[in-house]
Amino acid sequence: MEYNDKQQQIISTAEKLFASNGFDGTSVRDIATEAGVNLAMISYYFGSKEKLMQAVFAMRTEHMRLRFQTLLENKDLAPLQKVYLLVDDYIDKILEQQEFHKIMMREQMINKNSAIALMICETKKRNMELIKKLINEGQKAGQFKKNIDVMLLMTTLIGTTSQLVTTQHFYREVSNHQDMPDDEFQKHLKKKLSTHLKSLFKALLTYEN
Amino acid sequence: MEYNDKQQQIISTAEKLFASNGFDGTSVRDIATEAGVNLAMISYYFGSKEKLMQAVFAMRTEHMRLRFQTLLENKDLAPLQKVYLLVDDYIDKILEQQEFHKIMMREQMINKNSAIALMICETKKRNMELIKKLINEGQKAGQFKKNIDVMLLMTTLIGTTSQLVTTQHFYREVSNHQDMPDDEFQKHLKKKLSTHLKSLFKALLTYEN
DNA sequence: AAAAACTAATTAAACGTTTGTTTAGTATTA
DNA sequence: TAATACTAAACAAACGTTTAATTAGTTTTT
Repeated sequence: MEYNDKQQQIISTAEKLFASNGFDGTSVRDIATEAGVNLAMISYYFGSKEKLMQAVFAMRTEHMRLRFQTLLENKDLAPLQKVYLLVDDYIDKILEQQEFHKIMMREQMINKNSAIALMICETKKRNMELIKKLINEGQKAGQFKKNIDVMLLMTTLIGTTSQLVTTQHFYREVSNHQDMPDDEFQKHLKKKLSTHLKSLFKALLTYEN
Repeated sequence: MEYNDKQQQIISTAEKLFASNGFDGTSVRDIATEAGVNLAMISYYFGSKEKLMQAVFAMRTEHMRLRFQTLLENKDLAPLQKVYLLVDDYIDKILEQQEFHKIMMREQMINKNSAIALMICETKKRNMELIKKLINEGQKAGQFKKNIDVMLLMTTLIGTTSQLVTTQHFYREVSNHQDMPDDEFQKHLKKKLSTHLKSLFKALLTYEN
């Protein structure tokens, strides 16, 4: 689907407002005002508020697939290095689209059986299969230990990242980074999270205990 | 604050509906119908929908404080064992009140500066100070390594638990536990999570790398 | 002990807003 | 001139809250 400037403007405004106020907490009038368009344009272009939400999802998920897959094809890297690449790739993806990620997390909590929830579920399954393959490689190479619960590993990856993203204002306060410009803080966040998750993965994948 | 039977009924119905549909996604009429009380009783008893939400929070947070503190006073346990106790205590607490936890997570995302968000923030800070003390003990005893980022440690604890709780239906499906009765599944979840987080904490606190 | 006065609990109905969506008409563009 | 873009106004439904009236239970007065 291709959108003109005005439609793009509506979509990104909707994304921002849905992220900070929730779907039900955002009125179509809020979106129209903030986007600087007439109220009726939203129904005109998207049909309904619900379909506008779906447009937000469509935009964000369109180029999301197949991002990990190239990792597996690179045979030159050690299994652990591949896992590190995957972790950084995931962190990048989430930090790049924080607003959308918030929406996704909330939708996952609320609508257990909506079309959107099913889509999230499918993406997760696909990603899990990829990670499983990657870990199997490492196990066959004798570099990873046996009995690794991939599901819990993913849960920690997703959970830690989500938690840090949604409570970054808290992190900013506690670590006295309130005066830091936001782009610099984002870099700091990424670096910290990357280091943390990598040492965590290394421990869970390689150490016997 | 003490509540009569009817008020309790309203509060727990509200908790359930807020958890599954969100605050804005739940109407006062929904709550009244589900709780089997007249619509006006909610305003009569609680003043407003917002104050009803606060009542839910008040109920759940009243006896939440000082739960960890006894852990620190027990001098007979090794530092790592104390951390293990803390992890299990946290898991128990979250799994006991999953519905409320969902509400809290969502509120944290949305209302960055509400009274509720501030309360959550304070609780977190207090808990972090306790964990810091606990870790310092272990470091002085030479059993924990230096340079431990307590904030990220907490983020992983909270994040992993939250993520597993909110996507437990997914976990159920992937691990083929759909036919398992719910109380048994909850026990299974608790056990899995406990093992996972403990080995994770052990790695992050003790191994040098 | 009976009657009256008072308090709290409960109800159906209505209040004024806000909601998402539609309509009917006007401007713009190709 | 035909199609598309756009607008102000109106729509009915749903919303949180309030009202006025009724019931039930307790206290006070006679």
